[in-house]
This record gives sequence, C-alpha cells and structure tokens, in this order.
Amino acid sequence: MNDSLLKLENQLCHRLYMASNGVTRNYRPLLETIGLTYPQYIVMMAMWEHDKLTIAQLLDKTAIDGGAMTLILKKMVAKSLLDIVKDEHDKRKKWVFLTCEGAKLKDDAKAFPERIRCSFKSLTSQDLQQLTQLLDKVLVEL
Amino acid sequence: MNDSLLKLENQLCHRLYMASNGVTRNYRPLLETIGLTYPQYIVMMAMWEHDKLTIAQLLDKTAIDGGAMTLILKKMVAKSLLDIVKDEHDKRKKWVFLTCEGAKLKDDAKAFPERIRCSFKSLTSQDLQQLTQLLDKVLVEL
DNA sequence: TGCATTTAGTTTGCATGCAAAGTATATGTG
DNA sequence: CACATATACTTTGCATGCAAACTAAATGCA
Repeated sequence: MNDSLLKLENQLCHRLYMASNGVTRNYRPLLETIGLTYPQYIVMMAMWEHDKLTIAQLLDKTAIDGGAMTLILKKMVAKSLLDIVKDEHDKRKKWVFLTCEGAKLKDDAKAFPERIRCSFKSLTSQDLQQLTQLLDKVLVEL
Repeated sequence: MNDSLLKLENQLCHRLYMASNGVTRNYRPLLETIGLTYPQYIVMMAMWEHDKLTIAQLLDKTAIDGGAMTLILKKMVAKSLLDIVKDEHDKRKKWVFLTCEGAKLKDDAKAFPERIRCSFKSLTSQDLQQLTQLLDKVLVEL
C-alpha cells in the first residue's frame, strides 16, 4: 500500500505552517525596533488604513482570534498606540482609534515591506503575484 | 505619498498567516477524532515515516519549536503513542520510537489528506503543485 | 590532560491561537 | 411589554511558538 499521501514532504499544510512561522520570524527583529509583535503589527496596519474600526471590524480584517485581540488591544492601549471608546448608541460596540503616537509609527514601518522583500530575492515579482493568487484561492475556501 | 505597500491586503505575510491558521483549523475536527493536535499530528507523520528519530532529527523534520517539542513528546508518551530512550553511547541524545498503538494510528490518519483535499475543491491539482513549489521557494530563504 | 566550545535537550517567561463559557446589550416577535 | 435570540466583547483553560537561559555530555585543541 502506498502511504505517500501521509509523508510530511507531501503536506501542503506543513509547508504553510513552516512558511508562515518562518516569515513571521523574519519580521521579528524588524518589529522589535518599534516594539511590536507580529499580530500587533497586523492590527497597526489595519488601523493605518482606517480612521476608526470597531473591534469586530478589526477581527474581520486581521483574522486574529477574538480572545487574543482583547489582550493585544489592551497592551497597545497601554503603549499609547491606540485609543478605545465605547459607542454612544450601541453600548456593545467599541471603536478603536490611532493615537498620534500610533499614527507616527507608520513612518518607521514604511520601510519594512521592502526590507522583508529583500530577504526573498530568489522569488520573482511574478512568483509573489502567483503565490498571492494561490493563497487567495485557499483563503476563499476557509 | 503612496502607502500601498503597508496595506494589509498587500501583505504576503498576512495571507500566509491566515492560510496557515485556517488550514490548521480545518484539520482540527479530523484530528480530534484521533485525539491529536496539529503539531502532534506533524510529529506522528514524521514518525510514521521513520523507525526511529532523535529529538534533534524530529525538530529538523517538523520545524516545531524545541521548547514546545519537549512538552509535545511528553504528552504523546503519556498517551502511549511514542517511546523515548536515551542513546547508549551519546547520553545527550534520545531516540523516539512509535509504540504499537502509535503505529496503528496511521490507519485512521490515512484518510485525512484526501478528506482535507476535498475541502479545497476550487484548487486544481496544478494549483496545489504550483503552491507547493512557490512555498518551497519561500522556505529555502528561511 | 585541561579547558573552552559545541551539541542535545529542558526550562522559563511571554504572546498568541483556539474553543467554549460568560456578560452585557440590542433586536425581533408575539 | 416580555421573552427568546442574536451581537459584541471578554474571560478561561489549554496548547503551542519563540527567545534566552540552563544543564549535561561530547568534542576540539592547545
């Protein structure tokens, strides 16, 4: 009987696992310079694009776990990067805002994508584009 | 100034993050039927391919964190899926073996890859092959 | 031989990822 | 208006992922 389907080498999931962890690990030294973890960076990127977001919207955009998000936001508020305010009308909702300091951090982060890109010189622009499209195909099934 | 590079939508790292977490989440219900977590499943796949592996070899093949591995192995030994024995000559090394029970689990797991594959019908075989190749290109840079 | 260095694993402290339970508030329906 | 249900978050318990410190044992080299 052929068990090649169970070989580690043939698991797409394992490649995704290694690639995701590995790339995140690549970001770490860079993110440390601005005192952020990777999920915190994801939150910041979402906020740099939007004036304000509810926590639910932030969860939707970032795909970060809800339970983790509560802690992450608490830390980022403590660092004065974000402000959180309850909605006047719907008291269940909370709005997340960038502080001035949080907004300024964008200047430091601007250089990150290109610096990371440089770590992957063997991948052509076409490779990256293809990878993006394929991952999107995976993501729609989730 | 154009900040499109910092948009969440343009981050390959975020797609990898979402895809990896999402695919792992897909495995969960399946893995629960045999009482394994995803990293534990990775360890089992490595062991199903090899009669014995040192912990260092297992770390190398699975790319699981060393600190986590200690705990993972401890749990799997407790479940009687694995045995761990110190090397006679090099007392630093430990050899990991499958127990009968651990080996038998392979029969249950055999069906998993195809069942997961079915969750991604929109991806063609060619897509999967391409994705594999592109991820390998990413992995060599890590 | 003596000692610095390397290797193999473990431990520790912190930050998620995840499921499930819990809380507070808003909504839909009769 | 009263109640079941749905929403928006938070909390809890468990399992990693990660860096760094630590232990024990093997190696390299003067």
